[in-house]
Order: sequence, then structure tokens, then C-alpha cells
Amino acid sequence: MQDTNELHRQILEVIALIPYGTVASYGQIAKLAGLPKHARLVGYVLKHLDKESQIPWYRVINSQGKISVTRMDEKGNNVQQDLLEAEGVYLLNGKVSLKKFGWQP
DNA sequence: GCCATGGCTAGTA
DNA sequence: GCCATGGCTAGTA
Repeated sequence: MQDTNELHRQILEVIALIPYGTVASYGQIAKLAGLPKHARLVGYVLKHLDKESQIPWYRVINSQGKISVTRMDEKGNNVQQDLLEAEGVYLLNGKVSLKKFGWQP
């Protein structure tokens, strides 16, 4: 049980390092956390993140540059997309250019 | 235990 | 294909 939380903590730690205005993929986070092949776990952890968390969850997208989260605000805008655009990260044809905005640690 | 289910993905086609 | 979770049966005791 404690091992699991430790993994989650490592993952969140790495996500917290993603710089403003950049994005990283689930797989990339997993790898940097020392957990290659655990991309899905990253998704799981983020899904269960509590609302109060200060972790920049929205800077994590899939490896194709697409947003996986579908949550909308009252205006019908995708919440994650809004948060990214507020940092200057925009979508083109529904995708973020990883070349431009991808985090290179 | 077994099996389905995910905020996924490298590597084909 | 990967892998942690969670719900749900067998099958013991």
C-alpha cells in the first residue's frame, strides 16, 4: 500500500517540474519518474488528483499532442485547453505542437 | 484469482 | 501491448 503512494508521489513530483508554457506526455512523465511503461498510471494518478491540488496537471497531454481530458466549464470550453492557452500554449487542428511546446528536460 | 477498464503508447500500415 | 485498480466469482474453512 505504501509503495503505491510512493509511486504516485514520484509522478506528481515530476509533473510539478514541468515549466510554465510547456507540456509533457504521460509516457514522458512516467519515464522521468523512473517508471517507464507506466504512462497509464500517470493518467490514473492525475484523474484522481484532488481539486485543490496545485500540481499543473493540465500541462500533461498525450504523446500525439492531444488533450485527453474532456471537462468543460460553464461556457462549454475545455478547461485544460483554456489553462494552456492562458500560458501561451495553443492548439492547432486540435493538437499542441510538441516541437514548439514540448518540455525538454 | 480472473477479468474488464482506463485522462496511454511505440511502432506498423 | 502495457500495468495498477476494482468488482466479482470460485473454492477453502
